[in-house]
Amino acid sequence: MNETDSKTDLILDAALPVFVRFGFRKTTMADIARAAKISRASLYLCFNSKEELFRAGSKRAHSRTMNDVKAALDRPGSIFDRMTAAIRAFQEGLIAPFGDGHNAEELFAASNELAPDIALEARTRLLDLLITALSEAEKNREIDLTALQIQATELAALVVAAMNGIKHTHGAGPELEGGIRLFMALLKVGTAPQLGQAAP
Amino acid sequence: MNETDSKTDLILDAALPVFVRFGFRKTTMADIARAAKISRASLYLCFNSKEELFRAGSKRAHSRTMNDVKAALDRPGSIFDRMTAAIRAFQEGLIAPFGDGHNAEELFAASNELAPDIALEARTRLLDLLITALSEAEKNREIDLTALQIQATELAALVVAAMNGIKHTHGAGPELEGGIRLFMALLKVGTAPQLGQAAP
DNA sequence: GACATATGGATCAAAAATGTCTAATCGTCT
DNA sequence: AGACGATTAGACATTTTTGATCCATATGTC
Repeated sequence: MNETDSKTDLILDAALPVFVRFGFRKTTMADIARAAKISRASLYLCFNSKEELFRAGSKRAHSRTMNDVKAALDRPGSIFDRMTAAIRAFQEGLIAPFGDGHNAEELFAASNELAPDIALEARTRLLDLLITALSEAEKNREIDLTALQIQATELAALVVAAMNGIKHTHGAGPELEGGIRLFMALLKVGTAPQLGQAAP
Repeated sequence: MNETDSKTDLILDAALPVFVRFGFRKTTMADIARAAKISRASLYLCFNSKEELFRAGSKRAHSRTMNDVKAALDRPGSIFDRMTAAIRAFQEGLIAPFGDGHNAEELFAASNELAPDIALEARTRLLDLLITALSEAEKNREIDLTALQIQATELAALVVAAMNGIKHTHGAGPELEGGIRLFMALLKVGTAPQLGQAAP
């Protein structure tokens, strides 16, 4: 797993900035080979097609990002701070690196078209991680969901949906950060444990 | 000349950032048409080919830059300050806008291949402007070339050559600025009028 | 309606990209 | 030196894209 992985990793490391700069369509295998400083023939020794190469790159980017997301949720801090950090990691890992916004659309479309399973699985994983985090926070009495009459699963789905909506309307930038912070503040108030309720 | 010019100008304005982003080769007429928000067919109503379009863009960029260069030399100030400003205008006008350095090479090569006359004429013009400025400075006794035993024409050629050399070795950036300033300081010392020599 | 201009789409040849293959080269090991 | 696997340059057929032209239609102006 060492040799082949390091080989493909080197290629993918070189390919990412090329895809970012030119987008999937305008990027040629010759471009990637040149960036990786190998021959075009060698490229096809590791990847059978441009699609496969892109899928591998997308998969690795998602994988790395989800590791960051999990790490953010595992760090100490309030549930809201951890969720904010996790969401930020998710956004920055899968969107911010994809450049100036020019090719971001095209790359995003390519990712959803050529590797829909990967993007989908990442969203599912994010949801699961949020559900776990929220459930534990509820168990620890850090938050109280009885007032909202919902469960951790539903709340996590709401968080993800809101995140997508905020991203879609505010775009990617400082406004997005503000939108998320506002939403988290709202959430904090809405899930605040009621004083003197359940102290056994 | 107003309608067609404004039309072609609009197209060239839209085309420039596309060329900058993707380089000449990767830029398609469809890209330019999309950026200019017109149809491909309309593009060919104004320009007979991609080359012709690029040539027109290059010509306009050079023209604008040379206007800036001349303005810099016509402003008040010492001959050294004015030459420094002129050279900076020349560099920034024809190189800096051409992006992150990735496509700069490719665009520069395309310019020299598809419109060598334009780039060449700009260099000739720059030389002429420098010769004129240096000649007048010599006439005004701001500089003295007798010590170096050269004429304004030769000195101007040296300045251009040095500028190219500095750019080539230092690259485009803050180092280039420093190189030019150092060279100018050297020039200032070398051409300083000798005290009490020629006061009629 | 007459007129000029812009557009989408069809079309064709030329250029480029993908993916495959082979012979040659390189580096390493014994 | 010779053997071996990995890497490469380059040729190749195939598919896709692009450049460029043409036309029939729309859009708006006089």
